[in-house]
Amino acid sequence: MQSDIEISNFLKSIETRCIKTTKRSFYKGETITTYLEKRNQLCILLTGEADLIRYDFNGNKTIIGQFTDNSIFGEALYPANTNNELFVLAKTNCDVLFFSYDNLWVKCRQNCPFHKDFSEQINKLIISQVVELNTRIELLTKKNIRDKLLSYFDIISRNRLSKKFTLPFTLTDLADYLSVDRSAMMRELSHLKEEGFIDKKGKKITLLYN
Amino acid sequence: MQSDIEISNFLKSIETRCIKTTKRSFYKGETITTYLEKRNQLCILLTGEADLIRYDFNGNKTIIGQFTDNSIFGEALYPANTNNELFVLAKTNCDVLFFSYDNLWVKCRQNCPFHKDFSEQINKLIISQVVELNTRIELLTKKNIRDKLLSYFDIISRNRLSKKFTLPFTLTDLADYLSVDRSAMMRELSHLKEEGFIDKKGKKITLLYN
DNA sequence: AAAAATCTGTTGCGTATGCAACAAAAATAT
DNA sequence: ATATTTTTGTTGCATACGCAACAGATTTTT
Repeated sequence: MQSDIEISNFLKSIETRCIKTTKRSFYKGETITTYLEKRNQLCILLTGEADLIRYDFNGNKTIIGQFTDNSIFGEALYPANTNNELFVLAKTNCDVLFFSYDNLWVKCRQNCPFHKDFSEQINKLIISQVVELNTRIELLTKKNIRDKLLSYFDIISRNRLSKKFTLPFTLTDLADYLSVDRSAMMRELSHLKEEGFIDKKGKKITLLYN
Repeated sequence: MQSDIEISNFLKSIETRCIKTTKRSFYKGETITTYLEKRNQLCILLTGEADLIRYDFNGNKTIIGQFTDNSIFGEALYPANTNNELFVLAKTNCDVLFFSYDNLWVKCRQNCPFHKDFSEQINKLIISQVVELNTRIELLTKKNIRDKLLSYFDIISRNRLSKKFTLPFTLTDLADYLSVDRSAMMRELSHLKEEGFIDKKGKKITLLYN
């Protein structure tokens, strides 16, 4: 958190020096990348929002990841050999930085400080991605929708230092993030409201317990 | 995969040079670490198996992570501010390497090559951890037990290059890994067998479809 | 070799949740 | 300003799944 701005500025200032990177802009709805035989590709979302979509063997569509500013993604961070189709879809207009995983380890000619900084910043990004993934796993391992919601609200509430907050994405997206049926989630939200645990107006939530 | 042995050898050869690390052995059943105000701690499991356990506010116990050789874990990779108690429990006798997150970024006196190697190896470990977490999220986001099982079997089968394999851990642990009720999972396994999708004798599974 | 602990396999029960479908509200595009 | 798309909110239905409980097999400890 403390270094978010630092990283953000660094990434935006990247020019192609010893490290070969590509910047590209995408319009809403475009496919940013597919996870298919680009085993070394890493991508950083500089601006915008994007979803990692899975179509499984039955043809079911699921959002398995949601990316925003400074999210790092790419096939290099995914298991090889799945029989799912995975691709990243721009949910809004996006700027994306592409580069190869190998850049992180290759030693450039004179051990230039830029290269070193680059690796360091990317590694910090990867670590914050690990934290993000662990957060989600914590939620996904809860056995019922109520616990998933309450745990999620707890996290938001602690981040914002307030019992009152607005959800950072739509309820539809929240259902995907928690991997539950949207209507079932809405029902559970109603119950939580009825039982006096929360107050809710659209995406504005207030926690009413201790 | 290709560098597993390389990393393993490197880790085992670590002595305290410019980087302050601690090695410690634990007996089965001992607590390796708690996730509580050790925000900079990173741990690597050199040998053995360990579980990351959560006791939530209701007192429910859940295994939210399972670690084996070369797994990296520690509070530094977890969100701060959860109201859960988290700790890592040795499931067998374990050897663990402890060090501080800061070591990865601090530049040592003369940019010694060892320090550089160390950071590089740890970063590779972290990336393989990301792959591992993404794998699990893929499974956890499946909507029903059947799909979770089939996807999991698919992964194992592809890794082993065979339709016939033995599960790498107990069925009890598998249920935890997939975050489903064990008896419900057993029931689903029976159905898969009845319906001719799989053959199963204890932990030996054979996939019977294409 | 005996005792203790853990794991496997099965079943009955109740309910939480996925699914389908629809109308109203809100947001976005034209 | 109007049309179109997306999101929100609700409901009925069927069933998949969590939970509890237990016996037998297997593994680990002593």
